[in-house]
Amino acid sequence: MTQGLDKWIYPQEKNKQPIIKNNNSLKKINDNPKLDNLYILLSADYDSQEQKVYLKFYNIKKENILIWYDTTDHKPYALSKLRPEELRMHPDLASMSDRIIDLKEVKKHDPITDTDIIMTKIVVKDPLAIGGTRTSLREKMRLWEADIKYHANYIFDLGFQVGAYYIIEDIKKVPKQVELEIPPEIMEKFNKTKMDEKILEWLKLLAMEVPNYKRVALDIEVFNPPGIMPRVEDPQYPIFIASLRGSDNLRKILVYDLRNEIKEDRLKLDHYEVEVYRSEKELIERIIDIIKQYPIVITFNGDKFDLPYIRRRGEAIGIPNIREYIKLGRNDARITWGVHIDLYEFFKNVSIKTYAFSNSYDIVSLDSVAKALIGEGKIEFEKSFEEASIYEAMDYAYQDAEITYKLTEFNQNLVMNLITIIARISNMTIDDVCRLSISNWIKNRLVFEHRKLNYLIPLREEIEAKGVKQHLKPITKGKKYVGAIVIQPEPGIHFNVHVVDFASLYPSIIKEYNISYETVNCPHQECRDNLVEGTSTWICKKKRGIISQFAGAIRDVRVNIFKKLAKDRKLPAAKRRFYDVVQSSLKVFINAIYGVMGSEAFPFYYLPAAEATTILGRGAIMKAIEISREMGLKVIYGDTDSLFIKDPDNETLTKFIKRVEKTIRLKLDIDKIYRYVVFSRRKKNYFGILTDGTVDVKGLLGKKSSTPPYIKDIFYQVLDILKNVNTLDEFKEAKENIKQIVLNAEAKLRKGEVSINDLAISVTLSKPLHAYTKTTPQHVKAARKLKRALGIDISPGTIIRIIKTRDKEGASPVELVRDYRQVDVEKYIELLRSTLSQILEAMDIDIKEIEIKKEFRSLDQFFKF
DNA sequence: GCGGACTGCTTACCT
DNA sequence: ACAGGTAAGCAGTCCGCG
Repeated sequence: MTQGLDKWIYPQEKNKQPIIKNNNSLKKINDNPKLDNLYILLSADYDSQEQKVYLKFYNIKKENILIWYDTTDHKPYALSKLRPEELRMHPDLASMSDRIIDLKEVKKHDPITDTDIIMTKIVVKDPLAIGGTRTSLREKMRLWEADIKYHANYIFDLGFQVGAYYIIEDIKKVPKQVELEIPPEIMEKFNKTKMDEKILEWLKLLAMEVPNYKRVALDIEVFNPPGIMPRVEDPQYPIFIASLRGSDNLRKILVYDLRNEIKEDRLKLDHYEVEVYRSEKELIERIIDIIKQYPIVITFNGDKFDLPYIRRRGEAIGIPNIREYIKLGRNDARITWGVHIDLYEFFKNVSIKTYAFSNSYDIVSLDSVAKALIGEGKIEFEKSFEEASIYEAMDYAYQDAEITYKLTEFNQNLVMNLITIIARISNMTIDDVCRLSISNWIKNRLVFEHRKLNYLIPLREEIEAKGVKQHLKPITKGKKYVGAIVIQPEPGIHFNVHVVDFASLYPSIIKEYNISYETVNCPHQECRDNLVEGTSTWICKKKRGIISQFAGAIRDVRVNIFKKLAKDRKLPAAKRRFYDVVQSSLKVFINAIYGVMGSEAFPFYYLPAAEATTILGRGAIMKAIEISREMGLKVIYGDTDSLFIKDPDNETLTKFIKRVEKTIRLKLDIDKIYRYVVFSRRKKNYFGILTDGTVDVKGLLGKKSSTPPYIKDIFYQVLDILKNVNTLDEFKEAKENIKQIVLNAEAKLRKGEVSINDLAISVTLSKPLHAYTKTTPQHVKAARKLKRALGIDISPGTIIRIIKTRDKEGASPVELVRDYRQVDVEKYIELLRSTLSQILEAMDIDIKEIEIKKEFRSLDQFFKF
């Protein structure tokens, strides 16, 4: 019944004896003189000239990349359900017969029907025969597995593992993965769990140290006239500065001194060395010369700007061999001798931004990311390069390379570790990890899992053909299926509130209830009675679902091993920090698995599977509420996976948690305890003071990024007063104080004693300006005005700052408001009041209630006598 | 021609 | 280019108003 269970982690063919004994420290490995041939697999690509895949291995000792070309004569292929003889007669195949190498029958397991089937493998000379051009086979006929990139396919078929260590002694042989021994602390934690032995292989891989990669950060400056941005499509201005910062302490500026300001050929300035060149050609040649000493090149926006610009300029001024170093894709730029990491692409990734860095930077610019993560931003450069001296320009340029490098170095190379660990989890190349999003990472891993089980990867339409009945109407218009439940909060102040929540609810459901595209509405008659309550959806009892396995393994490994080790005081701090990176990487995956399953863009999307997950989630929280009521606990709010319980008896609460865990197979934790929490009638909208005194604000207007700084400031002043309040008398006093603050603030607004900047409402422009066709929101109007006034392009993602004005439009970009008399003061007073009312309303209700209760009490007493 | 009731669009948040 | 649920503010529309 458990065929395939937990098989998603398999060791590859390996030597029986471990090469490296009892450690996971690179230092020890490095000290071993025999291990000059130790490499870590980082990347792969296809060479269309050689018609072969090559892998990029980073040598630990020599700190360079070895490019290993396939020696197994592996060829691109796709699968067809037609017989070889049928295919031979097929006109579309006949027309490219010279590119077809072989048609052979292979056995595959079809997960949708749960049967073994015979398919024909169409083996071809080059990947373009399968897909990628208008005339490729996949455009003409129904093919399976025809849209997996060939280099990925190669990695899966040969069982390579990105981020693993290999020994290469003979380049003509297939590299062998190094067998590592498991670190004792991992073994100790593993023994306390019931996880399958096979997971150990994967634990070793994840726990293995990541090298401190030799790398260089690169940034270029172009001598463009003021107000004109250099463009890659039309690179008419010369590159005149390149700044470089290497992990080997290289701190260098290369400058093309186009105005002859520097007399020397070399200079040593405070923070960096300068090499001076008399032509752009020499400069570009020198850039390549230096960066090719480094296996990894780091940029910020190098995909779209620095590298393509270097290449285009290089071609234009006669460095023809520049093409051998920089390869341009449609949206990326790669370096042939190593790996190019564009940090802009990496930090832009929503999962990285939200889960790995908890939204600490709000916009993806070098300045904003650096300020948030390493506490230093860029120093503004007000002048144009024409106005500035070459020395000023160099100083400015150098900080970019320096900051870019530091972003890879802070917290013990956190970012490099993160990238490597994500590559290990997804088994995707470093290049792809940095450029693709979470759904691609998960897809890649799942394709790998299919390949290992010899499962056929189904077509979208085959999954859809199983049936896509929606059982519950979504609450929100335009959504595909129903989501979570939010409990109506009880307005007022509540003291001693304990919040319990289901530990990663959706992933746990996916794991525990065997949810996957093939197990939900599976083909077996005998599973049809295993219904999801309240629906006609059934779940397989016979086989473990492939997505369920993946979610389960990630969750178990994170919770049982790496989360615990990250907090284990017995371990050295450096190790703890590394394990913390591992657990955060796993978190990125675990948080997204449910989401991608419900996304049409995901190749394994299946609506009933996503719907079953949320319906089971609704069932879990409703059941928990029912049990809490039976046990006399008072639930005052809840959202998706959490319950807020007012002033519970500790013993009852513990019993409650145990009973829930017994009744439904999901774990409940105490998440946090509020000294008091304040609700209004609004859902997802409250604040509370935690036991350690910190203020926890959720959803309130004052927290929103769009709220003007002036109003935000007052909002937090009010919260600060409330933080120290405990009794009714204190509340009354606080209320007086708050009233004063509000009156003061309003007076200031009326008298014009507030800076216009502090009144700006910041709104993100999320689409191109021309895409707003249905309505024209104020920030769009403002952006269009700005575009006209300044003649600049405003791209999606730009934050528009508007001021509410008295004129007909009602709002204007802050840049165009010169006089306070334009400001619509009444609007701001309204905004201030609505922001504060979210706090005060709820408190007011409660204060009144408390007063009434008091009267009752005295009346009661009155009647007694 | 104007304002209130209503719906829809857009953004930012929560889980 | 991971999901749905919720709140807020405004744009746009309809309707009544002698």
